Amino acid sequence: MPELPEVETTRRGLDSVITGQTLSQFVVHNPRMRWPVIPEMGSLIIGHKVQSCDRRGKYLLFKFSHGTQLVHLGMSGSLRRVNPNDTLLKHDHIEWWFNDARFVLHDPRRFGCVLWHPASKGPAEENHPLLVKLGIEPFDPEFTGAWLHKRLAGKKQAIKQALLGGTIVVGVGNIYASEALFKAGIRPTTAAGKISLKRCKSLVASIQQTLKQALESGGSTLRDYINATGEPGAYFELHAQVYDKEGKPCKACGTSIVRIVQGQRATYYCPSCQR
DNA sequence: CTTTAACCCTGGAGGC
DNA sequence: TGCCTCCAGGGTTAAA
Repeated sequence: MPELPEVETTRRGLDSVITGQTLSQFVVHNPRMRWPVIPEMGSLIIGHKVQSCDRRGKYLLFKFSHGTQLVHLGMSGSLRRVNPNDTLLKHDHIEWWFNDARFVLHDPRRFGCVLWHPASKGPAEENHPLLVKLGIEPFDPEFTGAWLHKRLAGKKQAIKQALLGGTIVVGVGNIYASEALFKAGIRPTTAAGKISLKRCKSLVASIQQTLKQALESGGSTLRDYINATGEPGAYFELHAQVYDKEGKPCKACGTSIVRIVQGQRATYYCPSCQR
């Protein structure tokens, strides 16, 4: 999947095309996602106008006057624009049709989801169970070193896992967690609560820089990502300093990059630069 | 409360 | 060629 830059790139592509447009068709080829796509999803939204395409964490939010459609791309999902007469590929599960635009959700592993949150239950961001526990947005002005330092106080969990958890800050996925910690010179195994205010400031800056850089290059791509206009994104791999670089020399000091496993996920770091 | 581990699913890569 | 194991960008859920 898509980490946050890919999701945001997708959101922008969609927002520019479908905001203000009325959905004409909604086709489900395979409802079996992380949670089943409800059979009445189409009748709920066909004929309704998209008011905006927003994002909360890695959830895309298609807002209608009477509710919000939540879309998550999981680990292998992409949402791309195709031509009306294009043939679908294997794993193209869901289609959104507008006047002159057609979008397809492609997700081989089906860890993604498409859910409905009625407006009667209040704003999805505040009231949907999957969104309420999410941490701060990484570009929220309130996300500062001091804020992070306070939130990490007393935590014994490794900083890498705290970042990945999504309840402190959202949008830092497995690749960017390793990259941001390298940039900040912090060892991924460090207990979160033991990181000084000064280093928290550095870490916030590193997270924002890492995400911004990826966003500017159109979202990173490893295997499955295609952005909303159908253009493949630039390869973040080319810019990665440590991710997937086990045994390769650190670009800063030449020491071999190390791979460890934390919470069943791979972490990469430079044992010399990150302490 | 915090933290860990299992699990959802397909497919690609590499060993034999 | 096949079969087997491991690995993958996420995140929810149950259990410790």
